[in-house]
Amino acid sequence: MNDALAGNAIRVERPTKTLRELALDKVRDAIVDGYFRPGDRLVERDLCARLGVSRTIVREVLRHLESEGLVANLPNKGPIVARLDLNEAKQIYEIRGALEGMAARLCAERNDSTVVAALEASLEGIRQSYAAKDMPAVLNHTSAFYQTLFTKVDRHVAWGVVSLLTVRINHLRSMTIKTRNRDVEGPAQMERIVEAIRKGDGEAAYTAALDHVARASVIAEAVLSAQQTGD
Amino acid sequence: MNDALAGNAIRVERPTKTLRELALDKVRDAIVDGYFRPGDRLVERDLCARLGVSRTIVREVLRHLESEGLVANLPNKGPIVARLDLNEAKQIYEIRGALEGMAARLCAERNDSTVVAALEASLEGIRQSYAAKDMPAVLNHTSAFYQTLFTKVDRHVAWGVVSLLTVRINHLRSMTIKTRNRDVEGPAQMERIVEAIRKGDGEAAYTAALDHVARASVIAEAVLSAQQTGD
DNA sequence: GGTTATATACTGGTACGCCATAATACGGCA
DNA sequence: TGCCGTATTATGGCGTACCAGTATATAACC
Repeated sequence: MNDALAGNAIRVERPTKTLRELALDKVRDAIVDGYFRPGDRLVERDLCARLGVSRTIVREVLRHLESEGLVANLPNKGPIVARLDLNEAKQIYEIRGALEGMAARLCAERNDSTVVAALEASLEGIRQSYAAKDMPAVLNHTSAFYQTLFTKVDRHVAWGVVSLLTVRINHLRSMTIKTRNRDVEGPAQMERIVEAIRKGDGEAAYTAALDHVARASVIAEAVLSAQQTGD
Repeated sequence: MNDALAGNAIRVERPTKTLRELALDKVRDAIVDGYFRPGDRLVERDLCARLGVSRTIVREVLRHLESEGLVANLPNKGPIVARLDLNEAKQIYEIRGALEGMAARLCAERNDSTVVAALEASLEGIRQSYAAKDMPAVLNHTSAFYQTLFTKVDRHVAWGVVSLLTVRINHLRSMTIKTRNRDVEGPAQMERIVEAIRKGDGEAAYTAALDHVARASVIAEAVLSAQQTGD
């Protein structure tokens, strides 16, 4: 979220991405996508070899991920992929509910037709992705939906918070959307949000957003406890 | 907050605190306490000398603070202390309102007398600190008040989010509490929160918490715009 | 005077080395 | 045989030196 400061004119396409940022994204994706499992040790020198960068970079990346909550540091042991416990996951869903509800209410009160259009577009993308069973695309469109909710009313900070928290429950998200009937239930709940925004009913939009997240939380809880008894 | 920057006498105890964590706290405090002003450049090798640590540590600390939002990185220029604009500050207050309102409601619904007792204790501390004109103590007790609100209902994640955001507006906080009549108004609003929690009235607690933050936001806005026209 | 060369200062990035600690393997001694 | 102290290894914590690229200030040159 630190782009959009460029202001460049005809500058040749030099990606100002530093090596560190590239490495950061790589490792984060590796964790989020499940390539590294929770509890896995992240050995510095090992990561250096795998990423092809120096230890300095790796250390900085690990520190960054640590402050994002994706990596935990055990004293005298070193960094591991953070474990997610049920309680923490529920808290994250709760916070998302509060913030997404807030954003939905603001959207409804703004009464801007482009908001509704953008949300509908994302929703349509979700439905199509469900139909095509393209689950990564479902997640992306869902994120886009919520991003619209926040950024259309200029709540970039809140969106940042939500994004930060969301990566920590990413693997839960990818499981909740696969549960039975979620392909119908999920979009229907989101449609309720859009409908309330279209009508300018802030309270209804708030409640609908809250409901949607609450439902996701319940599913996640079931998934997580099933997972824990499973292994 | 002890000795370290100039003195070397830390031989006896160092339980698990790494040098990096010490440096991190030092630099963060330096920013939060206004020793480094917004826009100040944070020259790596300069910080090395001041802190007495290597560039490795300084780089990791800067990266950490960057992800906390306290430090911004200009491409090819280097890190500076992040500037806080009015819009961002208002968003932070808004988020705090949503989360603190949520926590207050949960406290009210829990109906636990120890919560009320702890909140009253912090509130009394605030009043006494105001009477003694000890502004840092006011801030500390205020933080303790909110920490109680969150942790007594086991919302540690939300408290983490609020803490993270709060450091970014710390200098605003220290100015808002000094405004006229805030020594009476602030505690009175907080008392309303406590009162609602005591009665178990979740909705009232939510509203009271929201009002308190909203009022702080308005004051902060006035302070900030006055500051900007001032210089 | 204006343009250009140059010095300076800084970050981004890398390599390498040292030390401290924890775990593990090993070898000697009762 | 079994226990205990030590050597080894793995790894993180930390420091230093170095190179490259860039931006800014400064001096030199036409």
